[in-house]
Amino acid sequence: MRAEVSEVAFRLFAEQGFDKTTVDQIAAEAGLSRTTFFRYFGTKEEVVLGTLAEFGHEVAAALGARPADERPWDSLRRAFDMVTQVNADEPGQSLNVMRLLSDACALMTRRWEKTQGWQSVLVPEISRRLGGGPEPADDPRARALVASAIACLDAATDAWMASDGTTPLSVLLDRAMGTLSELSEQDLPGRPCAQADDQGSCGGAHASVRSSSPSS
Amino acid sequence: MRAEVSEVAFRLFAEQGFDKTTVDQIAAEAGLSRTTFFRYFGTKEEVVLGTLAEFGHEVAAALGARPADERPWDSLRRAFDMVTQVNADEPGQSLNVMRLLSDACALMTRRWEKTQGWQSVLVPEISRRLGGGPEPADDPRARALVASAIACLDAATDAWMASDGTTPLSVLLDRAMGTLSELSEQDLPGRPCAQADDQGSCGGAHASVRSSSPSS
DNA sequence: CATGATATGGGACTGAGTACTACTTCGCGT
DNA sequence: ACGCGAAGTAGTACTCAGTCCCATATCATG
Repeated sequence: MRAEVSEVAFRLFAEQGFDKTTVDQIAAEAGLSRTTFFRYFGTKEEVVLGTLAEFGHEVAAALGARPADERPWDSLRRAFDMVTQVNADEPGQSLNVMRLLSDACALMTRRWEKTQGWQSVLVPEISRRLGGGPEPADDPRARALVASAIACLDAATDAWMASDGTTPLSVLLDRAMGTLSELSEQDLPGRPCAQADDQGSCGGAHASVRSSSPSS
Repeated sequence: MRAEVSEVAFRLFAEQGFDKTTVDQIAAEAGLSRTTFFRYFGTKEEVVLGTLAEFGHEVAAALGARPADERPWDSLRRAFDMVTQVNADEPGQSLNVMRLLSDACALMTRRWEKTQGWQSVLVPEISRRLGGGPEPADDPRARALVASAIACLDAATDAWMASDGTTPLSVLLDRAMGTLSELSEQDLPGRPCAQADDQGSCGGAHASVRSSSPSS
């Protein structure tokens, strides 16, 4: 049922873009009312991200199944195998979802919300492995570890998309997470510093002041 | 001018919460029209996050000023000194903004958008230091590094807020980023694995299906 | 067949954000 | 001083997401 609606929605999103597609349109095409649509999907974004949500629990389960004496970072990497597996199995579909994600700003932020959900599920386990009790709340270590791992996953995913899925996600993820685990050994080719240039990301879409500078 | 409106808005947010405060209300109290409000602030969230935006460039500048032979991770840490400094200088105000941020889900996602902006500004510099040209696009290393550093900053910030600002942010940030740079040395007290428990985060607010399971 | 629970639809409402159209005010050149 | 254009501002109407409430249909059980 949800699947049916999703299918219709994805088609429409692909045809006209996420923002240009209204909920009414989806509901009409899928043969249900606006109201009913919102009973199934809390938000429009949920249609796209619905599947990603439960994934967090699967990753958490995979993490919990890792040997207790493994380094947390490695455990996280292995828990992510679940994700790389899916990408490897269905590259086409994954790529479509990814492209859709980068299309609409709103989707990106929702994606972030999902990963926040992942965090809250993974942090307790890492915190436990890291030593003490569940979590001292003012100890940022577990969160730092988990959030960084997810950040690596995101970076790898984006690179994967940028390469049109040619390089396996698992390889890119190894490279991303490996960079972090080699921090202390790292020594690099010296280079002069230079200016950083700006490129307005999704978040910069809204200019603070439209025309010119307002007088006080 | 923007400052005046911000002041009014912050007061209202503090009194009634972010979501319960409408733009009309802010505009009315600040003595300007809805239209004009949106000329100054593209969105309601912008009122809160306006200052955070430019911060990215300052951090990027600080990063660019670091010696070229410094390890990227350390450079990032030092670039963040700018942030910890502000928190140390005006703990009260920072704490207020933080609390506001965690109040409203919408604000959290916008905050994320801002950090996305930071990324796009910091990545080129790190990519440059990491070796080759500006960025090969399918190389996730620079992004992984920057995103992880920001993730550490976020983790530290949350811990700082959780501790009511008692522990200096710089200390927490050292702890967070230090955890990552000691990954390869890390060895931990063995412990049995256990079940991970779920706690619905902000993103989980929208249930996919309200009542029970719909029949197909 | 009656009854109650659940799924659905309709319609009204709020609130953010956009677009367009006036009105004002200020500065400038003649 | 007068007209004139530019810029800031307000008013208004609109779209769309999301919520709420109520009416109706469907289906199971007694």
